[in-house]
Amino acid sequence: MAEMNGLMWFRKGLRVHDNPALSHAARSARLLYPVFVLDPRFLRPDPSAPSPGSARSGLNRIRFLLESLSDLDSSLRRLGSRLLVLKGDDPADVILKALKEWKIGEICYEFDTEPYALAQDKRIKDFACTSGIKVFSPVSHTLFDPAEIIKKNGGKPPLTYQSFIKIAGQPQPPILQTFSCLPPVGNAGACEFLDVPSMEELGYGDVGQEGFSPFHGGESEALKRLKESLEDKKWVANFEKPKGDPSAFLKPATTVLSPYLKFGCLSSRYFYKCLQDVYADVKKHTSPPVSLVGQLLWREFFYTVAFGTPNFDQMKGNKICKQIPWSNNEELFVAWREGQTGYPWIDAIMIQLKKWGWMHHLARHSVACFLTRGDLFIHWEKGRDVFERLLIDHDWAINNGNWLWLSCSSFFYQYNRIYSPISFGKKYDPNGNYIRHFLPVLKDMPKEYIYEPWTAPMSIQVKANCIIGKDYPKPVINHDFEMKECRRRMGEAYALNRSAELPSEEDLNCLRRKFEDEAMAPQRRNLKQKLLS
DNA sequence: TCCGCGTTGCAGGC
DNA sequence: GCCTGCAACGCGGA
Repeated sequence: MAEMNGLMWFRKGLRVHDNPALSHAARSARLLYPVFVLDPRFLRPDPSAPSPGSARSGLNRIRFLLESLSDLDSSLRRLGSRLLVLKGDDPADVILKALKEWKIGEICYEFDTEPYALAQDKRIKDFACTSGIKVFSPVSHTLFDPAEIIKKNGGKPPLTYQSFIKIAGQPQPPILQTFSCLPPVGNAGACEFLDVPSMEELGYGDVGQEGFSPFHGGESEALKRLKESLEDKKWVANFEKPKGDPSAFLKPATTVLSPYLKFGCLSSRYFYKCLQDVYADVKKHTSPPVSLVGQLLWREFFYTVAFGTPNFDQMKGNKICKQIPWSNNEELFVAWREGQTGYPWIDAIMIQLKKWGWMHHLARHSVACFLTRGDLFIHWEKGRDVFERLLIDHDWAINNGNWLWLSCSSFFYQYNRIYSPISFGKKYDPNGNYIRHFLPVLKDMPKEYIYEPWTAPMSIQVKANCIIGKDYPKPVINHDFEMKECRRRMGEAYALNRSAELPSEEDLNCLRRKFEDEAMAPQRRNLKQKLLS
């Protein structure tokens, strides 16, 4: 019999469908408190941040979260409950207080593999253990339990996609039953129940509508988007990720379900099941790694490796990460971050990131390669931070995994394969429509020059109302030159990683100084100068 | 220890 | 759209 009070703690998993923690809580609680805690770590406005938002999140993701919370609140209200928004300096402290105040007998929350959540959860579990409070914390954010996969693989996470697939097996099915009602909410006691705040209430009153993403949060929006994507069965069956067009922005080449998976507005298990249903209906379909199911499995792959690798989100102390003496160049880094490199393809992508909080996977590849091993030779952690803050679908495991991949620090090691900031985009969008949209300053540049506007004769620049060096920057580096430099440096860095178990800080600094000296050598400097003028 | 293989490079040829 | 040469990596399995 349901005799005790329950607390359903929402963190990710902002949904009612396929939510094992909520189902369990609904069954076992007399009074049920559905809680979300506003975390100042992610939400507090930071005026010193490079763009509006908090230190850790841009406005687009904050807004996406609020929309998701409002939608969840509406769904809970339809079931006779509501979302109780709480606030405090530290979410774990807030939950501990609520557990005591409301005499909670069982707390339910979706298991989260990220280090930040794990540290929080440990405090909750320790308290619950000593106070006789039951904890129900199922794995439901992912298709598989990362810990189980690691166990099956002999205690280590599989480091290739194929070896992951071999070991993974069949995922957990989603819960398909729906609720007719939820247990009633108890009294607040000494806690304060808040409504889902607006952007203004969070302190983002004067930011206007500038650059807001076309994608909106919430479970309803996620399920609508899923339905729309799945309606075109032929498209689902023939989906091949690498063939997608990164320059498509009016109708993106992918589902754009990633932000909904990130916040758990969409259950990956439900998505997987829906895809299987479509596959059952069509004669032929693509397969992992390129298929849509393959994309879900990439997510699982990165979650598993991230969970099983200490210091996954950094180079230092990360055993699967090549130790590479990346250079420090704040000026070039800021040019990349702000979309001011002078390479329109790169800059347009960075502006799309700022404005929309989303860009196509291959577009992310282009700019990540450019920042790290392809052109600027800047640390992947710097780029990771920018993506982490601005992407609406930012996911700790996937973002770090992809930066490790693109910088040839782990998973992928063919550092000769470098994306061209000129020809890669041109291949998909020869007219430069994508660039014209996100960099309107170049909208009248003839297509012959739009990917390399610095080569346009002055008469053309005048006619296009865009003088290079005045209205739009000159290229900050010469790609043909820097690409070769990067290849050579990567070769030397790899050699260092081969000869020692893990190169020491000293080895790395030594090689870094060598790269710096080479770059400063008069001959090279003159050549660079010549190439840029 | 060796070999096959790997979601997504580019330029050039056909 | 498909091939090759470019220069060449490490993981996983045998």
